[in-house]
Amino acid sequence: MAVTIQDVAKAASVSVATVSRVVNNIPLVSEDTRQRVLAAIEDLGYEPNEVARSLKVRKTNTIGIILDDITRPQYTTVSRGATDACWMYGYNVILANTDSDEEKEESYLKVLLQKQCDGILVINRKVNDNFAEKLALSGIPVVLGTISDKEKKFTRVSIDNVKAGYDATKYLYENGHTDVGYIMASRDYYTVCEERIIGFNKAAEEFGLNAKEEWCVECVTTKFADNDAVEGYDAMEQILSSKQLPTAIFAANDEIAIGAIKCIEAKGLKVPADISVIGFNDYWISEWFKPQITTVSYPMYDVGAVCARQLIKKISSGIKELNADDSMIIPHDIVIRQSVKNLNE
Amino acid sequence: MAVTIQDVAKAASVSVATVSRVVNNIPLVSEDTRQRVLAAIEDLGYEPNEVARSLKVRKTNTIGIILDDITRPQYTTVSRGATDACWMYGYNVILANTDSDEEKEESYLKVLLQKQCDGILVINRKVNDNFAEKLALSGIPVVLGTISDKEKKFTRVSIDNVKAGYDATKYLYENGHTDVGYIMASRDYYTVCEERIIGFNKAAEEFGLNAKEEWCVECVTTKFADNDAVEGYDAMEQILSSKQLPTAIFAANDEIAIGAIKCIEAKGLKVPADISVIGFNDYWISEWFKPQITTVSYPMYDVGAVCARQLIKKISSGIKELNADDSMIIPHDIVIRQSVKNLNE
DNA sequence: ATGAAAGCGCTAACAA
DNA sequence: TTGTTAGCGCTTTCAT
Repeated sequence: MAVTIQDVAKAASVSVATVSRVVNNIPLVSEDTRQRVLAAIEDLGYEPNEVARSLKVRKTNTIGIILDDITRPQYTTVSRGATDACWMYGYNVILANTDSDEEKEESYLKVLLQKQCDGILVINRKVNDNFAEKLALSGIPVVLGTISDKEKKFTRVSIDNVKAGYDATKYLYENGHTDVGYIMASRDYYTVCEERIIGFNKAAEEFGLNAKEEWCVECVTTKFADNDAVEGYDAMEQILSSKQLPTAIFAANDEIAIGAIKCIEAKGLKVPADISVIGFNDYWISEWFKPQITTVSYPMYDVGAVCARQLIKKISSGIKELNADDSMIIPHDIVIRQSVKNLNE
Repeated sequence: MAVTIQDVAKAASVSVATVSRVVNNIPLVSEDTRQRVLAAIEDLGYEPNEVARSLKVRKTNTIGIILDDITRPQYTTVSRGATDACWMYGYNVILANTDSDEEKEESYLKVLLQKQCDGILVINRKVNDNFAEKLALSGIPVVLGTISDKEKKFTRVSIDNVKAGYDATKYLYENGHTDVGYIMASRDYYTVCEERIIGFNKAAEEFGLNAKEEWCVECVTTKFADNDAVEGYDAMEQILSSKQLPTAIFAANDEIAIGAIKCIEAKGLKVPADISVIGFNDYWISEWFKPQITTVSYPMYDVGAVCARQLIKKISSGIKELNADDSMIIPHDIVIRQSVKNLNE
């Protein structure tokens, strides 16, 4: 049987109220009794029961993180940033992997709510209308990390994916590429990819790029694939089957880029000599891959940390209403490596 | 204000006990009242408060996972397996990243205990004596995933790292390699690497391999490195500076292998033509890397799932004593790809 | 400065 | 079959 506040009170010959006061550092205790209580605590090895405390104060200091799959490098780093920030502020995190399965999303959310989480962080690839409504109805603070909701109901922390897609494409243009295409993940699962392609299209139009329809392909995402490399490979194969070939491809993430590069090389072509590829996310392997992959990077760890901070801010301020005003954009960057050839030289 | 069991009782004109009975599916309720209660629950949108329940029944259905860094591919997959299994059995998981920092380990453990976790899963690279003692003292079930404790106090779920190291080395030998070396991560951080090298040494002795001291290097692990590739690179550089060169290197994990291969190529040598490299873990990129990396694989997801299952079994059986009898060994495998040359052909 | 006591929302004897 | 009630371990008013 664990030792309780009662035991400590008895041992120190004080009331439980006093013990509670010293445990919670409430000043109105004489130095004398404080020491006695501290001694008793030390003595008995007392540790406060957080669930009793939570019940009483109606606060658990726990937040739920709902995400697709912690195994994906993008999410794993964001989660790490979020978790670290949470612990820093005295919050624990309960992790829920949903694999974008609507049923899981709902049931996990329900459990998180029953556990009286103080707030919820969603790092899914997508939040559909149904889930968005459930989230809104939950009555606790919610922030979205890396994803967007079309109605801008929620606080969101992310990079500017449209601009990032635009920047990547612009970089291709600046390097002399005008025949360009893209490979994106299935828009059913990745809202952000969709945004990146909006940026691509914007740049294509602005710079008068020739982005033939057959060079622009959307992957058929296998829901539970470990990574997108296979899909990138297949998509590239499709692109390479067109009569005329683009000089550069914008891959919506680095795994897709890796698959695409493999495919290009399998057909006896070279990257970047024959076809250039630009990736997205700056996954660590991109630096070690051959060729080293030029990509768009952004501080995922920071995105996670900022998410958590915004969520905790909401929790402590006691504001329950949904509000997207405190959304934040985290800056991104192009990291130039070897997979894009400069056609101007 | 959230709706409570009281509200439901009132709405259905029954006692809270009856509501509790229908919520918990306790049969002794007439179909009639059950329906009335169910209707009231539906009506008010009642969700049971798990923290009140936990306080009463002294069980939280929550387990804590203590691990170094969820960001590491090995751990991330193990965690995923563990988390999935937990949810399947109705348990939530609180995640604690420690970066092998002893202070964090202790304070996170304390918090997990205060939160009244029903059990603890440790997937650290190492558990030192001090932490092991704290764990043992916690009084709740503990299982270790992928790591070993020398005194075999804890239940452990893992592959047989010694045998795996032996098998990898034997594979090198079978392919005609007798001049071999290894690169291992710092033994200060990775207990498993140490075990793998024990296997290497065993094989080296058994097959009479020539494993020169200067070909066997232990990385100087930078505590918070994203990955071990840099260390693998540096270690290989050191090996390549020896007068005579080995024909094959056993890398203690795939990231190290990637770094080593990069280094070999940077010196103008080829893998596997000049030097063979065998990795460990079968990280997905190994299949996409050039050359594709021959490696030792094991089902990390399953290790995690089995960990969780063993832990939950302990929890439900109510056995608090430490006991390593239910430890489990998960089989491993050599996956043959292109980074090891067959010298016999 | 300290203590008594009510009560957070729930479960589980025990009674009826 | 249903209700009453005593806690689970803690915080927090309100007295003293």
